[in-house]
Amino acid sequence: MSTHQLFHTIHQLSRELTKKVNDTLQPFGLYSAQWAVLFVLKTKGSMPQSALCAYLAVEAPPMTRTIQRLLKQGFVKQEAGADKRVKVIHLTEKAEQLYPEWEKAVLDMNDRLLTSMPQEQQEMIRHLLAGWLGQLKGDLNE
Amino acid sequence: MSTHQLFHTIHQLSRELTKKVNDTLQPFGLYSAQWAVLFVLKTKGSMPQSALCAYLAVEAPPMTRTIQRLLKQGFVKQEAGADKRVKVIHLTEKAEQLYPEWEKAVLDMNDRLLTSMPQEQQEMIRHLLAGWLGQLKGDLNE
DNA sequence: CTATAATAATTACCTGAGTAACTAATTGGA
DNA sequence: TCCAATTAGTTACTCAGGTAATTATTATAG
Repeated sequence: MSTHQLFHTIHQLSRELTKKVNDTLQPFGLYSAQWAVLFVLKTKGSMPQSALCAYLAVEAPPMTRTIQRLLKQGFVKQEAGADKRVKVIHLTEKAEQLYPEWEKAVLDMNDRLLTSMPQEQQEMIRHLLAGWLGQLKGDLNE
Repeated sequence: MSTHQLFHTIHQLSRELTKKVNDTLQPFGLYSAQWAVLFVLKTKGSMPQSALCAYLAVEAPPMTRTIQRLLKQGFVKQEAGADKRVKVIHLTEKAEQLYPEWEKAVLDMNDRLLTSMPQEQQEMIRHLLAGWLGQLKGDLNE
């Protein structure tokens, strides 16, 4: 019966966390969606836009917009692939230089938001939610 | 280190669940934000717009928009309070009549999304997330 | 080899939520 | 009492994400 409440809690938590990330990145002129892209490019390396979409589980149109903003800020550059449809996205030198600052801010924030939660509980939540999400997405093919 | 992943999972889960709710309510011409308002009005009774905001943890402007759409659809009516600033929101007869259908669709969906998760795990998640959320929101006053 | 199908990205338009600035009404303090 | 501060709601604008339709390119079936 209180399933409503569970959904509401997740939704609210998601909004709250996004707000915290935005607050944290505001001094750098970045928003959460942009940070997500920068983070993936840094940790996984350059990749086509479609791969970024797949990785972040976001549709193509929002990704186009996020990347265009990153282009305008000079944090990212596009390179045509062998396949002329593909645009491979790279971090720029500028982004590489600033990245450590951004990362530090985000990691500090993460710590602040999780200090009072035991490591083991974090692990538990991650495990439960990831499992549920996996099941939800598989649900589509039934 | 994989705190990034935890945040990402929550965000993704939230989007996935919203999508499911929207799919479920689409036949009735309703969206998730509207449903949330209708649900609160049905279960808690009529209340001022500000109370709806507080209850759903949403800022005033999005609430104004959601209510204006519900007004246009004839699912809700406004009544001036003794305090002339206040608009008390009520369900209409039309909404009362249709509500059971909406509720059934949503409850069936909830069941579908949670069948494979033991009751006890649901309880665990709800407890952990609600606790975390509470801490996050208290964080503001420090 | 050509016509059709699939894919990458974009454009246009929608819902959802947030902040800033504003209006109107109410409350409280000097 | 009256002016300042607070509160409820709205308007304007922004970010994040989604679907539908379109373009350009590549892959594939006949």
